[in-house]
Amino acid sequence: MLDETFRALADPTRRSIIDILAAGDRSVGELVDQFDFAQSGISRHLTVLERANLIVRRRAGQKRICSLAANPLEEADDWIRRYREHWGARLDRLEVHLAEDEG
Amino acid sequence: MLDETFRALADPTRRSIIDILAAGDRSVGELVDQFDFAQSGISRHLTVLERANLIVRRRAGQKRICSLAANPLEEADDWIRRYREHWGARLDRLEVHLAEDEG
DNA sequence: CCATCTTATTACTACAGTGTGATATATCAA
DNA sequence: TTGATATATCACACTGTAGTAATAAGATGG
Repeated sequence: MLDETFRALADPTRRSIIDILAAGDRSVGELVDQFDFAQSGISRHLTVLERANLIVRRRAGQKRICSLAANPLEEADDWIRRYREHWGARLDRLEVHLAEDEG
Repeated sequence: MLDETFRALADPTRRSIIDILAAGDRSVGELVDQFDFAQSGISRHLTVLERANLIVRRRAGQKRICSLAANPLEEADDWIRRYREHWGARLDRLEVHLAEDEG
C-alpha cells in the first residue's frame, strides 16, 4: 500500500492534481484544462491517484467530479513521522551526550 | 526533489533499508546480509537513497558505513502535512456547517 | 434513435526502473 | 607486489510507466 502511495506521489503532475483538488473539487475536464497533456494521460493519472486512495471520482451527469479522498496519506504520514521521530530521538541523545561531556 | 524522495520511498526494499538504519549505522555488507538480493542490487538501492538525500555513506577502511541523512524527509513531510492540514480544515468547515444547520 | 459531450480504455512508442552476473575499483594485510 | 575483502559499476533482460492518437462507452438533449 505504501508502495502505491509513494509511487503515486512521485509524479509532479499527480502532485499538482492533488494541490488543485485541495482547493476544491474539479471535473476531469477542468483538470485536463490545467495541463498540457492529452485527456487520456490525465485520465490515467487520475486512475493512479484513485487506486492509491488519494482521490475519489463520482458521477455528476456527464461529468465525473474528482475530490480528495476522505483520509488519505495517513499511512504515508505515519511512516515518515515515525522515521523522522527516530532521527529526532537520535539528535536528542547526541545533545545529552554533549551536555554530559561539558558537565 | 520531491520526485526523487517519493520515488526512493516507493520501493519496499529501500524503506526496509531506512528502517534498519534507523536502528543504527550499518556497513553495506551488513545490509546485503539482510536481504535476498545480489550485492549489486543493494548497492544501487543505496545509491538511489543517497541521491535522494535520505542516507549518507562514509568510508571506514575497506567498508562503507551507511547512516540516515542529517535532516531527511523534511520536504516530503512538509508536503504531506500541508496536504493533510488542508483536509483537516475542510473537515472543520463541514463541522461548522453542520453545527449551523443544527442551531 | 441520433448527435453530442465527457470520460475511459486501448494500442502503441519510448524510456526508466529493478534485478542479475561479471568485472572494476579501493582498501587492507603480508 | 600479491591476495583477500568490500563495494561500485557495467551490460543485459525484463518489466513498468508516461506519453500520444484513436476509439469505445456512458449520459444528456432533441
